[in-house]
Amino acid sequence: MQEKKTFYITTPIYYPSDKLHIGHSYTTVACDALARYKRLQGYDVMFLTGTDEHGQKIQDKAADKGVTPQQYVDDIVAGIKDLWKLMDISYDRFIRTTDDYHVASVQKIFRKLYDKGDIYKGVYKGHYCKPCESFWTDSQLVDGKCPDCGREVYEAEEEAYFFKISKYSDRLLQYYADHPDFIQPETRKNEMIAFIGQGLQDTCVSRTSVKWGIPVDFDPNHTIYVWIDALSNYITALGWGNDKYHDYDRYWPADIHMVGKEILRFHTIIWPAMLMALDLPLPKKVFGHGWVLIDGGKMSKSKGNIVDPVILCDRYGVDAIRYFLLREIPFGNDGVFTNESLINRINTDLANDLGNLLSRTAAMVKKYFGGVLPAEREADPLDEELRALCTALPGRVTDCMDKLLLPQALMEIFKPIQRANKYIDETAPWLLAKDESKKARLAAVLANLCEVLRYAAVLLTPFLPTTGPKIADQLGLNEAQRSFDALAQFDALEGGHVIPGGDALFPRIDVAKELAALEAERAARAAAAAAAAPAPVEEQPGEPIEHEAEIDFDGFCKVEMRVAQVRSCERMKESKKLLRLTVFDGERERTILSGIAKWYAPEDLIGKKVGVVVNLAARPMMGGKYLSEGMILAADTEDGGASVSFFPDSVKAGSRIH
RNA sequence: CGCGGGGUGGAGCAGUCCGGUAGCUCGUCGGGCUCAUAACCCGAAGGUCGUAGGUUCAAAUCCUGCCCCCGCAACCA
Repeated sequence: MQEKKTFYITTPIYYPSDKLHIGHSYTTVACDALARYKRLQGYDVMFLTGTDEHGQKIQDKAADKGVTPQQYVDDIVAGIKDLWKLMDISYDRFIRTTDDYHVASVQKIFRKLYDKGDIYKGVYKGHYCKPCESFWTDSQLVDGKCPDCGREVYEAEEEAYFFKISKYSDRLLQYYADHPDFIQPETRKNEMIAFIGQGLQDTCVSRTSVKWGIPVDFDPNHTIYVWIDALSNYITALGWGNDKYHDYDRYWPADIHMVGKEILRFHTIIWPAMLMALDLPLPKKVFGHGWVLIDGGKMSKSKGNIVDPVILCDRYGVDAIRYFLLREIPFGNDGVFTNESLINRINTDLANDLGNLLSRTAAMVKKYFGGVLPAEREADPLDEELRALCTALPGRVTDCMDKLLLPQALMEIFKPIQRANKYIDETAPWLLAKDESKKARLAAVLANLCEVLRYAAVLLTPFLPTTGPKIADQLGLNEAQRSFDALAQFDALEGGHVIPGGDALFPRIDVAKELAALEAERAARAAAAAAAAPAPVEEQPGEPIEHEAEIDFDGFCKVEMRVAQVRSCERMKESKKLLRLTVFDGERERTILSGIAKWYAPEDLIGKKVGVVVNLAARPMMGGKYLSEGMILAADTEDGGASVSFFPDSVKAGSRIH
């Protein structure tokens, strides 16, 4: 027997610092559909996903929660696995970068690159901010100070290992030229070429400041920085450099690395360079897909517009969500999610076209033939178009899938469904049923409709793993009739075949009612969250706080803080982050630019009393275009945002704050 | 002139490389049908293709200027 052809597809490994959102679901569902489709075609598929668990951020989050980093990620990873289970993700393997075998393999890779001379020990020069434990380059500094906390930085050197990526520039460009399909979509390739053209800097691949990471085994002060740790997962998960698995020879090189456009650079430059350095073959294709946008913008916690896939699946069913993501978002571009577009998609395609076709077909077979397809059938030229559409379908869908045109693949599958609805109108089975002499014709019409649905059932299964089999069940298909190969034959359902029928696949949703219900639920959740708050938790000491040098009272008095009223406030077209405020300080109006636009709308501030440092030297901003005359008092929040201090309206503008 | 993407009937998009009837989905309106989940089928209305010029027999498509939107970068005193 011939060896089955293999297909290796990967998702990025996700960073478990928070719950995953709909964007992560999108990537993973797309890979799942591709993996399932290849399996349906008989490929030997390896579908890999996992989590990237090291790094400073995880370390910090764990410390905040008072647990070890390992406990912290274990918890989140369990949630991620639950999500993939809920969403019917058929991954074959799940890698965690904290898995022993991965750790050992990464150390091996690091050493190998070091021995080869592609990793060398150097010095990372920069400006160091002690409280932030961060290095900054010249261009990152703000006014010579730490861009994060504004404190003094000092020249420092950190010993670090570097990867000689610059050495591979030409080979990378050559590879792109020799493999035009390597980077997809096309437009992104040009960006990558342009990026390399600017000159690649050797990448820092170790840290001494981050503890939560894989140690360099021959120099344990260092931990291996994210790139080598995370990117290697694609081969360590196959057993490269370890004895846990033994599929490297079978599956590598990967057929597709599916990634979001924001990490395409790492997968098309650093990763291939690493593989070149290791003398390993490169992946065949890296696809950078777009983002799921909400209300035209990116999802973000601070905006509070994170879309939780669990809530959506509970409400509409997993398949509806999968369908929406794969159908509505142009693969490779950004797409917009709204509740309304989701509901419309479900209603139009799934309920009206597909579900209703099955429902009316099964009803007619039952009504006219007692649920059994008769053997005696009379063909008609009218059938040909439908038949042709179906027999050509597997080829067309395969074509789309190979080109990663997922929405188009779904559109192709729906073409015969739409045509079948029209076919019912053209053949008017209810009229045929009234004429005893046309029984055979009626039987043919209904059998043809069942055939269309059989094609839909089989080909939709990779996209809708619950619905596909449901349709097949309602059609009474046996195992053989559900196979991809059985699609070669249009007339698969013989006389005597029983069509059991069943419940509606997708109940129609009343858009207006549903949107109102969603809004009510959102409001209820917000209210519940507010109500859940009252019992104040006594906060415990967390991370040690780095203090400023002590100052005397006079020193403190030098900082003149006063209450000011916000007279006007507007967003700036030049900046997403800044708000331009005009405040009245009891004496005059002053303009202040404040980096709080992400967290406050102008109407949140206008008329309010805020604290302002008034004797701070005015600072020209945006190339001198604006002058900011003071600083609004605001606290840093945990999520990186800001919380402005407000004073009661009764406090007069100009009041001194001590 | 920091880099890039984009402006096409009410909404969302295709068409732009290789000039020549402006197409699709949803929505709206009218009609048909009754097997079906008020679903299905047919038809219609609706666009000076961001703007101002230019090239051409002919421009959404090629050239030039300008305006606007969105990412990245910068800016968070």
